Amino acid sequence: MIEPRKHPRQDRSRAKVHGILAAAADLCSGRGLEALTTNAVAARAGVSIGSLYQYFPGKHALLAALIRAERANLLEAVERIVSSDAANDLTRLVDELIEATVAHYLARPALSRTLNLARTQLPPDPEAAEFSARITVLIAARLDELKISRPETTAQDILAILRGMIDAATEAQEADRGALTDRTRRAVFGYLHAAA
Amino acid sequence: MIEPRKHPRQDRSRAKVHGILAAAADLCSGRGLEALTTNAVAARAGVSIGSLYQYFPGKHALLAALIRAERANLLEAVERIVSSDAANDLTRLVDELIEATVAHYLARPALSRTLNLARTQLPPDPEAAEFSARITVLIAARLDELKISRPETTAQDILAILRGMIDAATEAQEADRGALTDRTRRAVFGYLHAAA
DNA sequence: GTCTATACATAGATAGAC
DNA sequence: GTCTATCTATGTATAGAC
Repeated sequence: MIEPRKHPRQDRSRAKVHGILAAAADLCSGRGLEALTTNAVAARAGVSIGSLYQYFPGKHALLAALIRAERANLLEAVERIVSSDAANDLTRLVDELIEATVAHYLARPALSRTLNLARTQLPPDPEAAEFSARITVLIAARLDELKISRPETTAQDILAILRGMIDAATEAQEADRGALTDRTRRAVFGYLHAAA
Repeated sequence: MIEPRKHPRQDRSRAKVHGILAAAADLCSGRGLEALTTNAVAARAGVSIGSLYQYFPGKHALLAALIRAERANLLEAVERIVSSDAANDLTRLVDELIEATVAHYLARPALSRTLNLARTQLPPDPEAAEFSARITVLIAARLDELKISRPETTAQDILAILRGMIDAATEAQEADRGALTDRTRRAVFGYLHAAA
């Protein structure tokens, strides 16, 4: 009898795309944007260059996909936080956001940095921008409920402060994650409590 | 009689180097790192590719020079501030630092961002690192005199917060410089006044 | 769908005339 | 010192066999 496989084509396809993106991420993370060549990605992913072009129309598409994945990742974390009951208390909300953001950027610091900066050199990607906007809006909505004034701007500033401090820590090869978290807390809460 | 020129060779040389760097800065600023090719720089500077290689051994040397110039620039501004009598008062000191930093990064936002990216992808440049360290040390020394605890870390954090917020503003194409300065003041002073 | 082979373009770098 | 011409390497992308 005929073997009843589950979506063999889609699964193989997905796995391949995933492998290609993983290879691209590794290369970016390791030696930066210059290492991200279509040949290198294909080789590392163990697929031929021809196959790669079947899934991604070029190097830029690869980068765009990485950026979208990164944004989607952070968005998911933020969604979890604002949906939890931690969101009802300003201190807890912000603490969780800090924790998640630090964890996010420190998971693959070199990759995050490269993608962040690459974003500015690429043609703007509406989908990635949409993710960013949603992150801000989700946070802003909660801040608004908590009677924080100018919630949208405040949300953006919190994220900007976090990214700046984490980036600097990464660049300085700072190892102590706890210390970093403490200082980011001080900065963000200081900002929130300062007279507007 | 013989025309008594002042260092004709050096002057011409300096002018040429300057022209090359200006061209490189323009290209970086305009279309990012990918536009920074030796051929393009030479063409825009109006010199031949051979001449360019006489002054810079390659593309990386060009980038390194740009980065050093950028750092030296900020260092100079900070030196002026910490040497002035503004440095005797915390509020004035920090205000001037914020003003200078915002002006610095907003002078050529795209260039600053691109160089920032390049710095992480290039082999570390000791001279550029030295400039960065001196900026921090200068500020830290003043903070120490003003009885701020952990002056070195504090100086680094202030700079990190500023860069993060200015970067975000640039990315969001925020036009209102006054509003940005206000928010950075709030963030930095909030951080300084928050319990450590 | 996947691979191999290859065309095409461009970048980095150098040689050698002037 | 400066330029022109050019070599070499490499990256992007495609064509065509399987």
